[in-house]
Amino acid sequence: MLWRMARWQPDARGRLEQAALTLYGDRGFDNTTVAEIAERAGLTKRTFFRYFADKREVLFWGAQALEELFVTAVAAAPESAAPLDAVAAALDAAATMFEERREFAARRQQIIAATPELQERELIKLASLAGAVAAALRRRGVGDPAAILTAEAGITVFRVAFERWVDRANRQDLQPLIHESLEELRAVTAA
Amino acid sequence: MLWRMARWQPDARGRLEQAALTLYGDRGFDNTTVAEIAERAGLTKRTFFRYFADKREVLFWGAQALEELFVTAVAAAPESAAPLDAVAAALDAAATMFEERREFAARRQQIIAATPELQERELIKLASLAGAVAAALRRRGVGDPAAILTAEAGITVFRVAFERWVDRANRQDLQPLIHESLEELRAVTAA
DNA sequence: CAGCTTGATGGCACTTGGTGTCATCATCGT
DNA sequence: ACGATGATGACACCAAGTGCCATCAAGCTG
Repeated sequence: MLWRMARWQPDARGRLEQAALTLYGDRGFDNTTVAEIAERAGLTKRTFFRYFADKREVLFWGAQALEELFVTAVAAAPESAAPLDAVAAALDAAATMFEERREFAARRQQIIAATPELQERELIKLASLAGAVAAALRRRGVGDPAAILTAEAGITVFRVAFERWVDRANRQDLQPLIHESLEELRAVTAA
Repeated sequence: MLWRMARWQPDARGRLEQAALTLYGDRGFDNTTVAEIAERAGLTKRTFFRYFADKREVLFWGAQALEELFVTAVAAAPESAAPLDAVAAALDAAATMFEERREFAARRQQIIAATPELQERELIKLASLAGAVAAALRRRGVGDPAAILTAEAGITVFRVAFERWVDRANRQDLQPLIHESLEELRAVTAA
């Protein structure tokens, strides 16, 4: 029941995430131990590893939601849309989502940028995302390797735009950056 | 002197690499300890870590040579060549290099494909490669983000072709696969 | 030749990430 | 009232990776 004192503080996962974000940001990923994160969250190391597969995953467990967002958007694109346009629609959807979380996204990205280990994890999440998008394209009747190439190109466009969005002094919106990046890609690959 | 008994067996690095490749292949990356690799090479764990930064790096220390190959080829492309064509020339050079090491490349790739940890390392090496290619393009006067997008697209084309080359029952040459993949990308991004 | 320096290696202790296993104990359903 | 459930703690343990010093043959120097 809600009115009753819970045996444990609620939202252990969220507390661990917050603690990790703070400590990684303040003292760096390498100079933070899992035991410290857990202690700050009022829990133990063992419990940390029940919520997150490893020390890095605490920054990436939201990736699955992003994947679903992409896949849904690709599937929802009008049947007449070309593969790359379906992906572009997904990028727009993601842009909206990130605009709402700019502060968090920037903090997180700064931590990742400072740590090769975290970059590795980021890259494999992006690869997984590209794979999911490619699968969504195949469900639209796109063949291989077009599906893979389109998905990869789309993710690259997103990554390039995202980087500029995060570490840009002049606050520019993500969506126009994505469109710019996409047009650049089209220009570059024009035979 | 060459005729004199060396104090230590020569080519410690090569022995470690061989031992690692065998053990990773036979029992899997996760079921192999660094101590076992070192023992098989007639060395100790401590020495392994003097040659390789970590347990994964033993499979990737050749990446720097590949990077140099790419950069050299991009720089050597005729001045008149479009950015994507300069990258395509580099892909051809790499194709030749891999054709000569098909056996090794396939073995190595199979190990990587079986282990997420190794895939992460592979991805960051490819990202580094893309970064180096982008820098080489900038030296040719290509601006950003065109340089980045072209480089990333080129690496993606290579990756797609490479995957097909490795796990393909019918032995197909790498170079034509790359050309196919490149044309697919062009088709997909055609506005 | 004697002694000094160099460089690859071994040995060892130590920290930390990550896991297996069992104990604890409030809550919930029967 | 009682047993099942589920989140957590406690503890031992393994393996990755590092810092530090010891060793000892090869080569250099006087």
